Amino acid sequence: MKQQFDLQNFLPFRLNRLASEMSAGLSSVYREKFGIEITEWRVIATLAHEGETTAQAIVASTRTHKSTISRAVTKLIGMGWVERSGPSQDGREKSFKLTSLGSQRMGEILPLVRAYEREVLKALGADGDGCLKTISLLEKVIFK
Amino acid sequence: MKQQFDLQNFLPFRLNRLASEMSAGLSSVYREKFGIEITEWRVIATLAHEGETTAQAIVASTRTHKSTISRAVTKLIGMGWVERSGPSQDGREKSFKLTSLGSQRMGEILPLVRAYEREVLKALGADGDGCLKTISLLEKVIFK
DNA sequence: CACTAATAGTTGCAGTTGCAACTAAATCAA
DNA sequence: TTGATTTAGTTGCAACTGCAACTATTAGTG
Repeated sequence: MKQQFDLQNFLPFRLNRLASEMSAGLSSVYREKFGIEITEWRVIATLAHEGETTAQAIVASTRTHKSTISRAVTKLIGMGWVERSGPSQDGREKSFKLTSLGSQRMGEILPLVRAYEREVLKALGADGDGCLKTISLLEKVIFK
Repeated sequence: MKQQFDLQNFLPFRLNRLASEMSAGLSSVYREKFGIEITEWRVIATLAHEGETTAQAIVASTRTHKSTISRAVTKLIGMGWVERSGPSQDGREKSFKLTSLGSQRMGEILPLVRAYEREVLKALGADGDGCLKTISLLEKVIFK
C-alpha cells in the first residue's frame, strides 16, 4: 500500500543530505592532514576571525552546545593550537586565542578550505548569487 | 592577529547550520509524539513510498550507513511498525515493509511533517521556486 | 550585608554513529 | 566442483554528542 510521499523531494531531507555531503567533502580536507574534526575547525575559524574570545562567544558563533565547545577547546589546547589568555573581569568566563602554532596551522588550512568553497561556487557559476540569496532567505525563515 | 576569514559567511557552514536547524525543528514533530528519531523517520518514509524494500535500497535512498539502517530497522521491528517480508531469491538480502500499525503511524505523522514543509515554503513565498532550483543545482555539484 | 537567582564552563552518563571485522550467501573463474 | 571474490546485513568497539548535574563566580533584592 503505497502512500503519497517522496522523501527524495522533501525539502528538509534534501537540504540535510546536501549539507552533510558538503561537510564531509570539506572535512576530509582538514581531517586527514591536520587531525581535527568539524567542531575544532569551527573553533579555530572563530578564534582566527575574532582574536581573543570567550567560550560563550564561540558557542554563539558556531551554534554548538557548550559541552561540545568545551571539549573541542580542551583538545585544541592539548594540541598546542590554542591557549588561555589572561583572566577577564568576569571570573566565570575564560578567554582563548590561537597560539602561533595555531595561527600557522590555520594559515595552512585556510587555502584548502577556501579552494573547496571556490570550487563549489564556480560550479554554480552565474547561479552562485541566487544560491546565496536563497540561503539568506531560508536563514530568515528558519532562525525566526 | 586577525585573519581574513568569516565563518558566518562560509557556504558549507551556513548550509550545515541551516539544515541542522531545519531537521531539529522537523524532528521535534515526530520525536515527542511518536518516539522515533530522524533515521527511523527516513526508513518508514522510504518504506511508505517504496512498499516492500531491501535494507540495501533503504541505504541508497537515505544515503545513510548500512549499520545505522540495520539498527533503525531492528528498532522499528521491535516497535511493531515494520516486519520482514517473505524471502527473496537472493538469500543475502532481506526485505521489509510497514505493518498495518506502521502504516497507521505514518498516516498520522505525514500531515504534521507536510505542514512543516508547507510552512517553510509559504514563508519563502515566490522565492520557493528559486530555492528548489538552487538546491537542485547544488545537488548536481556536490553529488558529482 | 545576606540570600537568591542567573551565568560560564566542566564532567558523568547514556544514546547514537561510523568503521572495521565478521557471517552468510551469491558470483565468478578455472 | 572447488576456491577466490563480491555483496547484504549484523555487531563490537571507540569516538562524538546532548542533557543534566555540578562547581565557581557574578548579579540582583531587600
